[in-house]
Amino acid sequence: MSMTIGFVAEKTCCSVATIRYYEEKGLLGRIGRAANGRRAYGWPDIGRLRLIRRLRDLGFGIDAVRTLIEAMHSPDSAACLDVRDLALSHIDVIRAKRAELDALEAILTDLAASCSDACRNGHSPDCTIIEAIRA
Amino acid sequence: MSMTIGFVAEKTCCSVATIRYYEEKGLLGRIGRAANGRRAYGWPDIGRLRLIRRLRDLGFGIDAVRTLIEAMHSPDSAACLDVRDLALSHIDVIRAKRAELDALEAILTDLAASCSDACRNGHSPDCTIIEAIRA
DNA sequence: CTACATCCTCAAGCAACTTGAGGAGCAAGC
DNA sequence: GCTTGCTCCTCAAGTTGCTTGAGGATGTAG
Repeated sequence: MSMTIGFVAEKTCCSVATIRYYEEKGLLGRIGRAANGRRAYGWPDIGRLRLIRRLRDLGFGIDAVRTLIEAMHSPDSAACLDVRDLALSHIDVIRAKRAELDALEAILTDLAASCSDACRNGHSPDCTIIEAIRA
Repeated sequence: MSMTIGFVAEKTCCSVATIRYYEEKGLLGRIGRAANGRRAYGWPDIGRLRLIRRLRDLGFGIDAVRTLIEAMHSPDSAACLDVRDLALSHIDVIRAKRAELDALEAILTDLAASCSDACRNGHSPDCTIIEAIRA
């Protein structure tokens, strides 16, 4: 009936060590043990791990994941809105990061291009890219 | 003539601790000491720190920054092209990250919207966002 | 019965810093 | 001259989200 950590790792695309880590961090609740002392998982644990993995991939931190899971299990109807708010504020974070990346890409593209021009004919070591960055 | 670490921190937008950290990591070369044992910086150090900060902001890791700075000081004309290549490959990293963020934003936006709809009228705790993520 | 895989726990390592403890120096106000 | 308070010093540990390794027990297959 119960599954080993290795099997669960395979099913959830989490490493064995990561699963133990999540347990230690309190994201999994209590995990039962078989008679031989090994962790024994059930299907709900796999679902929960997949959810955790999904949330992590979406960029939520461990604490945020815990909050979300707790809200999910809360009978409180306000919890759902808390979840939405967390998601919304997370979108802001993502947008800010993306804006940064856009700017960085533009800068690097320019720099690489001008560097390429300047360096082709042996100009060095006052590489344009360094000069431009230095400014 | 020489400047204190606090002054340099102010001029470079690096924290005092970060400047000491960069020194420890070998990004700054040898920093002189005043008679009282305190670090003594000159203007070239400030320029170098600004360059380091710029490169870090662009997403280069400490090791990459060291490589770039070394290439910059190298009399070798090939070094400039190495710098360009480092920049170019870094652009790829940035593009990949941005693509991820685009996808994440789209997902989260959808989720938050549908969650908002479902939760407005007290539906809970099977919040749509959770259900959608779980899938 | 002997490998070999898997599991266990604890501990340390990674990036790139930040934070804190504990102590000394220096400049200014009284 | 003395106290207050800021800056500086070093060394050590904490942060996040894991991964990697040591050292040892157990399970499975040939």
